[in-house]
Amino acid sequence: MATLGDLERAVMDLLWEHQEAITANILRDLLSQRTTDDNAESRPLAVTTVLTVLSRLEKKGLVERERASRPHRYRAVTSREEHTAELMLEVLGSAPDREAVLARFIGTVSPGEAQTLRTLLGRP
Amino acid sequence: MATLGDLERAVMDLLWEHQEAITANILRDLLSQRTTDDNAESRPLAVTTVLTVLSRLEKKGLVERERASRPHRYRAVTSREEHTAELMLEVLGSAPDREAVLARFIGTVSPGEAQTLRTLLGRP
DNA sequence: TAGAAGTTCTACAAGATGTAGAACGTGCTG
DNA sequence: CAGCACGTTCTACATCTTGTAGAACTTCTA
Repeated sequence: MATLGDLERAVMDLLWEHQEAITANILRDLLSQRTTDDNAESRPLAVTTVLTVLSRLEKKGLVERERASRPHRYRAVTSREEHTAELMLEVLGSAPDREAVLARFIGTVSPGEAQTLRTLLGRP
Repeated sequence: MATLGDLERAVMDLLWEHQEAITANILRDLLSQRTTDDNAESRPLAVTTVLTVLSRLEKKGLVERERASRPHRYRAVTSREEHTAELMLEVLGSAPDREAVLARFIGTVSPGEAQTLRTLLGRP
């Protein structure tokens, strides 16, 4: 349930960029724009496609919509950082080797990030 | 490509438990056993099923097999910790908000783990 | 009241995964 | 040497997820 498809991910990225809730139409425009930047040709998505994806994301609990306003407006339920952090925890899981995993993980972050982590962890 | 299905995951768990390479038949027995523990009824898996899953895991680079020995023997390519740590990195990704994600993430680990992390990070 | 704009339903293709029989290879044994 | 037993690979199919969008329904508003 955790993994998102490419389009779902693209939609979430846009929602995360916008603090304000936005409509499916705006999303479609932004998506088309984005795709045009990268690829050469690609007909813009249908709005229904975007709506379907939004419904699925809503079912997954990642998106919520304002049903009050007529063109419904959608927003991400959690921030990108929150979501990513949750995913990382999910991956880390409740295995008995959590500390071993953390050890490996820590070995890979950049020096700058290591410094950030030290600061965050504070001194014992 | 990162996510594994339930059966794939179960197979990997068993391979991770065994440092020695093991055969598909042994895996099938272990899987049947495990399933019987939890669920009430469930006919054991066919060996071909296990072989299919092993082939797929091999294609994904998670498993390698000794083709020399006649009943091929399979082993995990990386340890569970390694694999999990890699997954976590993949999730963390190369976003610009890596540090923000790490901040959230750190806030959720247990005190004991936090201590472990401090030790691992050393003092600046 | 009819059309425009929006939402929900329904549908299908492609890929991943679980599941396993069919077919093929190969060494041992009568 | 022929055929079986055991093992591997091929082929197949059902289900679920995701991308994609038309069809159908709803609801203002001119």
